[in-house]
Amino acid sequence: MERTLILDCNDKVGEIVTIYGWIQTRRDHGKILFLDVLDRTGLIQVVVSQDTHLRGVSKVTSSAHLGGEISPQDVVCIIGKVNKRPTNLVNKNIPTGEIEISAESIEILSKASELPFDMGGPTLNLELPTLLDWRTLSLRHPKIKAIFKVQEALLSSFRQVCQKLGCTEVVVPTIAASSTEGGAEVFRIEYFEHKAFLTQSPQLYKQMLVPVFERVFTITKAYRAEPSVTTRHLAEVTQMDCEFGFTSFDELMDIYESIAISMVEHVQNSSKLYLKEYGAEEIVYNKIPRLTLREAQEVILKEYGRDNKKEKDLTPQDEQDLCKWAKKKHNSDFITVTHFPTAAKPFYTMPDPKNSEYSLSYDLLFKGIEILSGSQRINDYQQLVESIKSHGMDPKDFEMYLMAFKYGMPPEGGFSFGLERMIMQILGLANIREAALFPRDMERVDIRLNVNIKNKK
RNA sequence: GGGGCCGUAGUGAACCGGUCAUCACGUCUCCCUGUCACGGAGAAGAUAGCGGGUUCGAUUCCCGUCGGCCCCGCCA
Repeated sequence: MERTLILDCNDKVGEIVTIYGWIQTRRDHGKILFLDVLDRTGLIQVVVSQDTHLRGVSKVTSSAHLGGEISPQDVVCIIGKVNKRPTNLVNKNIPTGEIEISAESIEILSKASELPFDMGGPTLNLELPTLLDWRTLSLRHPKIKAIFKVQEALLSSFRQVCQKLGCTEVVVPTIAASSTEGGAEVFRIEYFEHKAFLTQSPQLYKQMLVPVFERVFTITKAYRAEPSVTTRHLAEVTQMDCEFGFTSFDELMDIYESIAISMVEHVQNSSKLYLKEYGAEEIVYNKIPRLTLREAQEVILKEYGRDNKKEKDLTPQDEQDLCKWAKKKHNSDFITVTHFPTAAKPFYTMPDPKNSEYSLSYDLLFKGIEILSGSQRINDYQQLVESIKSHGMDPKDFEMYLMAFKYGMPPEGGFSFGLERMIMQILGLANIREAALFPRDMERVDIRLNVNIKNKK
């Protein structure tokens, strides 16, 4: 018989259906047994009675009456009749709460071993290392899975908005011949007989593609070998990058602010249930305030009493306080900070023509941390060569990159959203590692690097 | 790199200078036809991360070590 998806059972009352999925929980009442069965569309209650046939069950223990062999995470095929529940037994908390399946037969297609922790509850109450040590299992939990449904919503809305803006989606290399951009530490890799590097961002490639497509976007991995052990840093991050030709500094800010708002809007509309599971507050986004770094630091001094006016960047505490201030004063969960010191920015950042000490750069802060950064770029070939030199690098290492500028590069700029950080902030996750399916950090590449956990059960 | 905190059954937690090391979930056995994180009765499961010290006595206090979490720094 054809498979019926669990959520579709709502339209099949009175019919015999075949569902496939995983056992989430079992509630045994002796002569009646309830199973919660989960597939990709949702959860449904299956009622097992004495008339239910069990197939693929190796033994029936004396004690085990109904479905004694069935345990959490078993993969099952269940044939049964969809019944409307009596009104007093309706469960309003689930989308299939008005129906249930009366099982005629249950077949175990794949038996699950005993679980290392209880997965039946509404939340997985695990320490982060345990959560990650058992990643393929913990990801199955509906609440954990929800994180990545939100991720999917963000990715697809980003893609959609960029397409509307006339951007061409591109895929760029993550292996580069030189550690070009300076700044962050890079991963060196063996490349045949040579040394190569994992890219810290798609930056240079997306710029090279501006004279080709004018507007491009890419969703890609970026690698940072910073020895940063914090709740908001990963060694491998997912970036959502855009680069636009024929734009101005102000226009760029208009664009990314509108993209950010579209993404948030989309997530709030499409992922209501997931957001609710996390108790995520509604995101507010009126007109997003824009401050220069120095203005922002002025706010920090006035409102929070910390004098960081000589710093080249905001501190993590500054970012948090500034966001609080933006919410209070401007009713916005976003705030843009502009004009970071030119000296603190990469070589391709355009200095402000009015005061070259500061640059035409911007960061977008969201609920306490930076989720985007970018700038107007230097598009003049000579100026770019000079900038590379003044950053202590050799233009020869940028031959292909510079070629793009030598032969006609329009005024251009771009920005990059950090996917994991956005997810973390939207859902209020405590640690960015929760926002990555398989997070890489200094101490972990799937398994912990320092420890032999093979002996684990 | 600097600082703070933590390490107790499979999981999550509690307690304590002398106990039989406690509880919840999970597991196992039994009871239960309406639960939905079902309920009830019982059982198994921990040489308290490891090493050393203090003490009559250490899981508890101290030191080291390994591991973890958090903050700062670093960080497009």
